Amino acid sequence: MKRVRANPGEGVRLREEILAAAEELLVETGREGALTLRAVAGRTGVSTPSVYLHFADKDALIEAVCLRAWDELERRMRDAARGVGDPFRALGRCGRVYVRFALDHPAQYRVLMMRQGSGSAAEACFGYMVEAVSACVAAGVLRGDPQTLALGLWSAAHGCASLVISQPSFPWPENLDAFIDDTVRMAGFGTALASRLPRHGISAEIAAELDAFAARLTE
Amino acid sequence: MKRVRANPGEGVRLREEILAAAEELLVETGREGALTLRAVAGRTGVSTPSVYLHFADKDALIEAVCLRAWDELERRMRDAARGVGDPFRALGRCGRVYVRFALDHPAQYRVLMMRQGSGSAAEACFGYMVEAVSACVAAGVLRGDPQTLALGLWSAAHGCASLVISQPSFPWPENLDAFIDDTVRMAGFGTALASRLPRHGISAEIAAELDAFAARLTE
DNA sequence: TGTACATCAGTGAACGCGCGTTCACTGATGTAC
DNA sequence: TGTACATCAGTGAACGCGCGTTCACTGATGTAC
Repeated sequence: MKRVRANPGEGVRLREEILAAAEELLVETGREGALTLRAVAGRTGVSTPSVYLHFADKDALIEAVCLRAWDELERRMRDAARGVGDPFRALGRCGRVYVRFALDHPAQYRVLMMRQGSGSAAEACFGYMVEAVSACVAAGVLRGDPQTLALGLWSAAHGCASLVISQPSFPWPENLDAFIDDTVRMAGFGTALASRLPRHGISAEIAAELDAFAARLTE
Repeated sequence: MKRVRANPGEGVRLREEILAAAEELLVETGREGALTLRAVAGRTGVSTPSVYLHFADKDALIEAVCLRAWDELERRMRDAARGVGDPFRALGRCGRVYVRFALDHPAQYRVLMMRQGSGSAAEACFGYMVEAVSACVAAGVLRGDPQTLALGLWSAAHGCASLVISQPSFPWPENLDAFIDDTVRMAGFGTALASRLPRHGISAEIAAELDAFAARLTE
C-alpha cells in the first residue's frame, strides 16, 4: 500500500481518490457517522492531514460527496424523460427513476435528503420535476399549480424510497419493483384525480363510480 | 436550581424528569446529536452519572424517549378512527393525524423513523393502518392485499411528513394543512384507482375519462 | 426513647477514546542562473 | 552541465475537546434492637 507521490499539478488525482473512498465508506457502512477524516484518509492510503490539502474541512468533504450523488441523480432524471412523447408517461418514468436511484444508493440518498439546506443541487432536480409536471398540466392530464403538484408527487416518491430504506423490517412485498410501480401509479392517478375533485372528501361512496370508471377504461 | 433529594422509593420521579428533559432537548435543538448524557443531566439539574440510576446506558435512554413518542402517535391514531362509520373516511383521518403528529413533533418523528429497528411500537401503528385498510377492502373501496396497500399509503404519508420536515427550504404552499389534505386525498384516491387498474400504465390518454368521471361525481 | 446500622438516591473526579484540526517538517521535482 | 533555490504534495506528532462510562464517596432516611 505504498503511495506514489503525485507530481506537481497532479494533486487533483488525490482529491478524486479521497472522494471515492468517502463514497465507498458511506456505501459500506450506511452510516454518515462512519465518515471520519481518519477513516477516509486511511482508506485512501494517505495520512489524515492530507485531506486538508483538497478540502477546507470535513463539511466541505461531505458537501462534495453530496454533490456527486446529486449530479448522478440529476443525470438519471434528465435521461429518463428524454424522448418520451407522452408527458404523463414521462412523469411516471421520472418517479420510477427517482425511487430506483434512492434504493440503489441508500447511503447517499440518506445524506442527500436528511441534511438540511441541501442547496442548489436539490433545486435542479426539483426543477426537472416541475418541468415534467408543467407538461402534464399543459396536456390537461393534471390540474393546478405545477410547483405544488410536484411537491406532492415528490412526497410520494420520497416516502416510498425513504421508508424502504429506513424500515427494512417492514413486511415489504417480495417484488419491490412492482411495489415501486404501484406507488408511482398511485401518486400519478391520485394526483390527477384529486386535482379534479378539489372539495371532494375521501369517502367510500365513490367505490361504485370508480368501478364503473375502471371497467370503462379497461374494456 | 437546588434539587431536593428524593426519598427512597420516589426515585421513579427522576426517571420521568430525565425523560422529559431529553424530550425537551430533542425538541429545542431538533438534532439527535444534541442528546448527550451531560446535556440531559444538566437540564434535569442532576449530575451526569445519575442518569445511570434509571437507564442502563445511553441507548436505553433514547429507546425510552422513542417509546414515549410512539405511544402518543398510537393513541392519536386510535382516537382518529374511533366512531367514524365510513371506513375510507376513517382511513383518511388516520393519514391526516399521522402527518399532523409528524409535523407537530418533527424531532421525535425523526428519531422515530430514522432509527433502524424501530421495534414493536412501530408495528402497533402499522397494525392500526392495516386494520383501517382492511375495513376499506371489506367495504369494496380498496382492492388488494391490505398489508401492501397499507405500506403504499404509509409511504405517501411518511413522504409528505418527512419531506416537509427535512427540506424546509422547498417552496411549500402557505397553507400546509391544505397540502396535507391534498396529499392524503391523492394517496386515497390514487390507491383506490390504481388497485382497479392493475396493468394500466400511466399515460395522458386517461385525461378525458378522468374529466368525465369528475364531472359525474361533482354534478 | 436512643443508638447503631443498612439502604439507597445522588455526587465529584477521573478514565480512555476517537474526533477535527494544527503545525513544523520532509523530500522529490521543477526552475533560474 | 552543474548548483542553489523555490515549489508543493504529503507526513508525524501533537493539541484540545466532548463524549460515554466507572468508581469510590456522601449523606439523608428508614429500621432493628
